[in-house]
Amino acid sequence: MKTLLQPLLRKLETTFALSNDELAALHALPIKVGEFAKGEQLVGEGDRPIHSFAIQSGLTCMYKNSSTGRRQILIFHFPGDFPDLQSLHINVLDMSIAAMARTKVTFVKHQDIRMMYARYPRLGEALWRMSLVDAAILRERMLNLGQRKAFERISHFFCEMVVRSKLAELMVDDTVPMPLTQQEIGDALGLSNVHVNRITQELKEKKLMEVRRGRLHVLNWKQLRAAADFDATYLHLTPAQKLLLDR
Amino acid sequence: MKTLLQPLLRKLETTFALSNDELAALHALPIKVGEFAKGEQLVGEGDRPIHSFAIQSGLTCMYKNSSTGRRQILIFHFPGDFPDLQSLHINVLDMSIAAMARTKVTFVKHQDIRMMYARYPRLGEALWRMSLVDAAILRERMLNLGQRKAFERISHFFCEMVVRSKLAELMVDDTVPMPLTQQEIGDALGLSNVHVNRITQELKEKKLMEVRRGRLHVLNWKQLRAAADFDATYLHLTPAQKLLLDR
DNA sequence: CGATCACTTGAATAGTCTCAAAGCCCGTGG
DNA sequence: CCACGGGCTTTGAGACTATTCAAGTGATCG
Repeated sequence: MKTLLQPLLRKLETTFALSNDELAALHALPIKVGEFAKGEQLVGEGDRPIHSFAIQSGLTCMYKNSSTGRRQILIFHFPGDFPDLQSLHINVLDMSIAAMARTKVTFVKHQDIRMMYARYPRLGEALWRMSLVDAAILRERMLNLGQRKAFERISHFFCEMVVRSKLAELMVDDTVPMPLTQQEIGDALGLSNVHVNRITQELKEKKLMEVRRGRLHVLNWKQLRAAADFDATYLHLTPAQKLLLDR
Repeated sequence: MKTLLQPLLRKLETTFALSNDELAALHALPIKVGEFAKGEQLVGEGDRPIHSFAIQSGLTCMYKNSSTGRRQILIFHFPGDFPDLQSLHINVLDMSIAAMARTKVTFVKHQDIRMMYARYPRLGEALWRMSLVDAAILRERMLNLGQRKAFERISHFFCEMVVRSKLAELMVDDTVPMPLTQQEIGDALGLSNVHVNRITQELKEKKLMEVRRGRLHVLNWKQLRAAADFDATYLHLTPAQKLLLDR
């Protein structure tokens, strides 16, 4: 039971130390577990959810469709993230969330979250802060989308995936999980799958990184970052997390 | 004094009725007035502000620069908006905000905002909600940026400007203020000024809209919306506001 | 009235997309 | 263990969208 919110608790504790009471309140939250296969939708545009959910394992994406059937993936969420916080305060969803790999989540009723932070306001602020960091990620991705050429754009995307995977403790030997198809990466970057393919090959030729058997292998982190114009400020890491990254 | 927060109060009251106590708390906020000329920066990347500010009149933009000196405008803010709420909970700014026209703002110390919503939690939720709606706007703009061709992209942009201007009570006779240069519109849409120019002419030829003497004239709202694939859901309007739009 | 800034126009070029076909990988069932 | 099938990746060619550069026009302001 206790372990179900583990990734979320770890994430919360990186920004501030939780008191025993606050920890107890979090553990006391009634939760429900859900498991989703790759491609399954968790919530959709137009829904009025009464739950939010934290990711326990796996990967989800938030996306929107244009009326012409094109899909823009807005942001990915890792274990410890709380993708759908906005539905706490906005009734109708304007986007959808789907699993990009086998994913386990823990559902928490809005009502229970509200009661929790009415009692412990700092927890409310922590959640608010999480939603603000998500917005910061959206902003950086918007800069990426609007101003960078495909090569830097894709490099930047992979940099973000590497860093956020590392923060979620998913990095092993300079590799992180990469369950996405090139089509999906294209949907996230506003590029065609064909173009993603070509640039990805270029990254491999230049020995910056490569994708093999569902994992992204970082071959030259320094150069990859440089190629991407990647500066992690927008992720709003703690000093400890920043240190972790350089290793 | 009372009138300085007027546009903000009006906006807050559209989402829920404020009690007398809450209103009093808002009016009791110590504020400081600021005025900025077009082009002036209000806050910048790397700053650690101790204030946030509400817009009283004018127009601001939030933007980020890439290391190659290109600028992406992320979102514009109108009277009643609270552009820099994120600095309440995230110390270091990852973006900048500048005035896009002569703009008056009212500064409020973070400390005072925190004290206010500690006492009146609903006001905190209202602010939280405002930051979530901003995130929703970012998401729609991201769909625009990533998936739509220049023609729809620009149409969509103008639709958003028209609707949000109308909500801020700036619409007069099917026109809204348009202080932006084509270069600035390009920075917001990831397009060159030249291309913006060409498409804008096309919109004019097709009699959908035109820009004259600092104002955007809507010539055919229905067709403009259709061309833009514009659906205002993402703005999370109240029923009353939706009604307003159709007139 | 001159200077400045924004808008307009044209031509050449660069970047990315679409379409279509072929190759590869992996899981499945025989 | 092998053959098969489906989905993903790879490759090539041609078309299209948007960019850049550069020059010219128009409007506004002191």
